[in-house]
This record gives sequence, structure tokens and C-alpha cells, in this order.
Amino acid sequence: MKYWLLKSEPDAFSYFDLESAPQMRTVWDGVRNYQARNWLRDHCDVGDKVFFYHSSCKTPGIVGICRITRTGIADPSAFDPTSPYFDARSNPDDPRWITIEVQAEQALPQIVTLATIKSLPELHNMALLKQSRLSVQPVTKAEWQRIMMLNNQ
DNA sequence: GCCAACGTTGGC
DNA sequence: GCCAACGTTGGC
Repeated sequence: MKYWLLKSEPDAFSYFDLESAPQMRTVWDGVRNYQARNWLRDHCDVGDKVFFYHSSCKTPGIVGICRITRTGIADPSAFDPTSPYFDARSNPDDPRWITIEVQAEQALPQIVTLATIKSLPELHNMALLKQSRLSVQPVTKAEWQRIMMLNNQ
């Protein structure tokens, strides 16, 4: 099993929106960055764990945990001319944007803020801190466990 | 293939 | 609202 971090702007779609969705699931649509797409398409597996990260908000940080429930989904928003994520270059016969479905598992008792993550030396190598603007990124097992420890104190 | 221009992300 | 980081586009 692998670990991931997905960013979302809570004003657009928050962890709590996901908890309110049917079956607490959603197709993670709208990713239009090739590096992020490659993680989704080539490396995400059903059963992998996901940190749900709130970005571009008052207190950026990890707010909940999800599980991947489906993979290899052609992003439907790419084919929808009314969607802001519409991409005329994505052909349904050879979809350009492949994504996953996630299911909410648990809201963290307390948010693990970006400030907290930055303050912990064990987390200094997280992709979150190393690479800006990457909305889908791997998390190591050690990083995952360190962050989970923060909610077990 | 290079690179300037431009657009987006996302913290502050 | 500002701006650094950085991905994409398109002329050459």
C-alpha cells in the first residue's frame, strides 16, 4: 500500500464536502498537470491511503484521510464543454487525463497545518515543501506515520 | 530546440 | 493583493 497527498481548495471542494457526497466518494477531476496526472495514472492503486490537504485558504493543512476506491478513470470533465476543465485535445478514444476515485475515511481530530509540517525536521523532505504547485504527490510511509502521530497524543 | 511571454498555483 | 515558482505555449 502506498500513500498520497491530494490538494484541494476548500472553497471549491473541501474534505467535508467529500464526507457529504454519496458514499463519501468522488472522482478526482480537474487535474491538468502532467506530473500530477502521471502519479494518478501510473502509480495510484486501489486501497492506497490519501491525505486530503486544504490549500489556498486561511489555514492550509491536512484535514482528513481518504482511501482510493477506483483507478484508471478517464476524467469526465475533460469531455464536458461546459466544464472549466474541458480539454478539446482529450479524445474519448485516447483520454489525456486519467484520474482516480477517493472515499473519505476519517477527519483528523485536529488539522495538521502547513506550519506544523514545516516545523518538524522529519518532514522537511516532503514533496509538499520541496515542490510547489504539485497537487498530487507521494507521501512516504515514515512521513505518513509521523503526521498520524500528531493526532495520537 | 531555445526561450520569452504568459498563465496558474498557492503561501503569505 | 502580492509575488515566487514553475508549467505551457508558440515564434523563430
